[in-house]
Amino acid sequence: MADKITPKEVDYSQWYIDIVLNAKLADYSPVKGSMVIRPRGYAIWERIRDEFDRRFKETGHQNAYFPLLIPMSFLEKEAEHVEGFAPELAVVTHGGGEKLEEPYCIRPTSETIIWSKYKDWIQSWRDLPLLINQWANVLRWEKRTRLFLRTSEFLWQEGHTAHETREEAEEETLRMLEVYRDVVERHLCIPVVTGIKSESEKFAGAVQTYCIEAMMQDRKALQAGTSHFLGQNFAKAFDVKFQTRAGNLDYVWATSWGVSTRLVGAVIMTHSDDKGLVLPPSIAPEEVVFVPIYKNDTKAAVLAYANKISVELKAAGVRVIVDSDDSSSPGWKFAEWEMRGTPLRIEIGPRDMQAEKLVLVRRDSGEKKFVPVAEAVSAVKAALADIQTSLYEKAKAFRLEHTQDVTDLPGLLEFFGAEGMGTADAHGGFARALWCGSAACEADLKAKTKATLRCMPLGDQEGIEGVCAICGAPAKHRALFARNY
RNA sequence: CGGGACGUAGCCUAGGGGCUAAGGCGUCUGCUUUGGGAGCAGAAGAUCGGCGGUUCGAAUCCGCCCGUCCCGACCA
Repeated sequence: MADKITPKEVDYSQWYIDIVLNAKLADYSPVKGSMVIRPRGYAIWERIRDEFDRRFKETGHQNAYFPLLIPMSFLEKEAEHVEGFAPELAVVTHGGGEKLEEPYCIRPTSETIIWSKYKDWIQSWRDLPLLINQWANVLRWEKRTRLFLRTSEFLWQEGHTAHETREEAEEETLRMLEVYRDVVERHLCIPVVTGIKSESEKFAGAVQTYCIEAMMQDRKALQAGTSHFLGQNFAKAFDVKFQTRAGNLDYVWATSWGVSTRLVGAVIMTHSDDKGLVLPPSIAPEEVVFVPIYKNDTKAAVLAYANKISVELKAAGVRVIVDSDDSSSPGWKFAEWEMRGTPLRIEIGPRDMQAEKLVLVRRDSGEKKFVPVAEAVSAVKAALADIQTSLYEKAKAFRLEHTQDVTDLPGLLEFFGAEGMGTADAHGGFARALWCGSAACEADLKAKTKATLRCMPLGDQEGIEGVCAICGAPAKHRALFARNY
């Protein structure tokens, strides 16, 4: 019974699946590639969502909702866009028992339906900027799926903005990238690298794609969010012109940006251990669980005592639950709440009542601490704050430990364990290397090592002197290479 | 979409042509317990993934299909 979770070292994929299922975050659905998000998984998503939503509104965006079904012809208006998404589309051909004149596709993303309306809504520079976000589900027919990380249907947010000038749109792209970085690092405690995607990795239809990339505990990279500068591509495709301040007609400049329920997978993979889920307090459904310990004759007193302290904590703004379920033993509950990822456990029994103390046990470190009841609120708050920062620090240290400068192809092959490719996970992590800018080099490295160019990190492009680590031609960029999800 | 593994109760596993499909965990009832996954007694729970075939007889053999996982291919 004790080994519900396959150890990480034995089988990382299975470990991840075991956590998702045992912590009751999600379940498989009858339809291949789609998943059921269970209440506990959804609660985490709600907390992530609410924080982003608050930030979007702070930066001037409004929520709206565009429909699920999109006429096929819309997708076809932007050549690169349709080419990028065509293989993943689900298409509705029948409705009301009859074949439709024009098939609809289920949105893989909403640029096209949104821009078809922006054409009507934007006439003048006075209508700009137009800053809209939507929370929605999207569908992309995926061949190989993984709970949270890649499912055919997933939940996300997509921001779609229109601006007067190129500069304004570029600023918006970076502003939202920064919102992503800040929320993911501070609330999900996942350190990320911000960077620019290469031509072959960028969004179909974008001029430039910015991203936040994170390192999971198996040292693979996970793209955790993207922000695109769309230039005038969609404005031209949908003929969205506006009258400028100078009185001319010009196409508007656009951005789009999104994060998804994939972030839930990122949280799991970044922090959890062989006992189960580990959650940052800020997104945990409950920050503290009380496990009362009693016998029949002490039950009433212990429960009353635990309830009293839990009320104080709640009043101080801490999310608390008291596990007063009679049918399982304290030992069971300890293991169960550890599996579920609750950041802090408080054990209260007759002996603690007697001593006027509480036992605080941290989920992240397992550290046990006795604190006077009078200091309960401050001690709990301090512990939660410390968990929040140390999860981030620990993940950051891990990433640094597995990030290495590599200067040439033999070095890359060695770092990514090209010899043992296909069996063991013999990949090193993030390789920081110079790159000439050619897609051929990306393809070459991918063929040899399965590693791809994750991004060209922002703020790391100065003083590029030397040659491409793959082909030896003069380098133009500094890039991070890694195997990825 | 190719290669591999698997599919028997909520979960894990046994049974590989022949009586009523077996066990552990969990669940329910009662009692008793509770400081790291307690104990006793009783009970419920299975169209053996689906369809078709071979056979007097199929969980078991054969074919097709579906699903899950792994490895590839593919993939903002």
